[in-house]
Amino acid sequence: MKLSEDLAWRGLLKDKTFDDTAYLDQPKSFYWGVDAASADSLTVGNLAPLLLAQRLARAGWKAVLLVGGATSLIGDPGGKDTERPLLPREQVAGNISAIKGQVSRLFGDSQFQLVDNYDWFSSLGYLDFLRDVGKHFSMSELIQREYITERMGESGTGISYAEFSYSLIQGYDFWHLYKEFGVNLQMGGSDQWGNMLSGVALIRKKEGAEAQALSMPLVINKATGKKFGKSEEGTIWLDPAKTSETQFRQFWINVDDADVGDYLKFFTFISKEEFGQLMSEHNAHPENRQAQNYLSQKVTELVYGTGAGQAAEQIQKVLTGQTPIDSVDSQLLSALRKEIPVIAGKTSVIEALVSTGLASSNSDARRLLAAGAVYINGQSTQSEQFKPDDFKNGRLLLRRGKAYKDSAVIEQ
RNA sequence: GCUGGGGUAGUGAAGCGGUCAAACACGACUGACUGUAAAUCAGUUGGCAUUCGCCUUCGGGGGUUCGAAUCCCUCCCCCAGCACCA
Repeated sequence: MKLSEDLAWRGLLKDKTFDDTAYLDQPKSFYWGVDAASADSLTVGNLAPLLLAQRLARAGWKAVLLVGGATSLIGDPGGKDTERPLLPREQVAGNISAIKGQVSRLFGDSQFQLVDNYDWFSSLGYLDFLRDVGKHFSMSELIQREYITERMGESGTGISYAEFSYSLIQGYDFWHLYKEFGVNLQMGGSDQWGNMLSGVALIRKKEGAEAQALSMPLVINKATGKKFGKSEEGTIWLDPAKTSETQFRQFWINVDDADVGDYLKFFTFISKEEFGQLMSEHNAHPENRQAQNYLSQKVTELVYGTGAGQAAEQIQKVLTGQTPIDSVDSQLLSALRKEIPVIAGKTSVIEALVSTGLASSNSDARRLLAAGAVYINGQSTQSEQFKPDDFKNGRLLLRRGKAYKDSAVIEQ
């Protein structure tokens, strides 16, 4: 299947500056950029564009991956409804180096060139920038952009000149990479569309040449209408230290039926044929969650490496009660320790709930207890004290609610 | 800098001297129903105690008052308009 057909089938083509998608079938050079303005790790939200970049690379495109050391110092206003606080420079630098490592690792065996826009911005003077770049942008055009108008006006929350200028910086990046590496396509999420066009326009004006831009749709949770990867259980990071393998895997297993098809297309390299077969099995017996299992296995392996997910599966068995807590060996227990709190010496259920973080306060713990939301070894309890025979082999499994991740091990 | 409007719990948004721990909506949490899904229904949603109750909150600080989210002063931040005549 041609790249253009594959991307169209997956629903990855939203906006593009070229008319004929056959443009994509002659490999050239493209770039995709990511910032690190707020954290030292990418999230699942970055995964879809990253994979799109990889799809291009696999089809023979030369990949330039940009990690925004300069742009992260400013903050992209696109997709944000409030001005962001600036992080200290050292912290941004730390985030950047962490994300560089992550991008390199996640891009797998495909070839790529990693660049950092700080390398060319740090020495660029403000006056030069205004003359070379700023002069080519029309103010009335810029202030009509949606992310600007949303922030200004009566209902707006305001926008600083710094964030307002972001688009020009990104435009400059594209121009720079065009000159330096012959990059003639920029791709990204649709929230980047305006920024990408800035680059296309700049290259046209400075070089008299046509560069192209391609955006993929933002991944939306169809059930909630929310942007993907946010809020549900907090952010899902692509860093084992921030989101454990088990949590990560569980996130994908919990995907709604309505979304699982789209996610398979976005987040895996499944072929059209295999997809059709898997989905027809899934639709016949949705309760088996075959599609979700496939998805979680593939994505977990992608992010955590081949063979990942097996430890997670063992832990899952303990949490769901398939493996009794007393038969857990020391090796599994130490793996478990990374996933859930393990504390000792509590006799009060309420104290245990609070100190493991399963309840936010004593009142909260009491509420949960009264609601029958507290489980000891899988059995709902209303007792405020642990009983001696709750402990099996010196430990018990305490859980809040039916979500298995909200568990803790209590040792005697 | 001037004039006007505004800053209320995770978000939006009421309240404008006591009956305000603060309506309502969304979100979040829990339960029922389920397929580790969605939808639906029910409960909870500052803290402590859980029996009356007590304590800390309404941008920051300081006042007035028996009593303030509500009035006054001041500072910070946001929005709009104005900034030669004005």
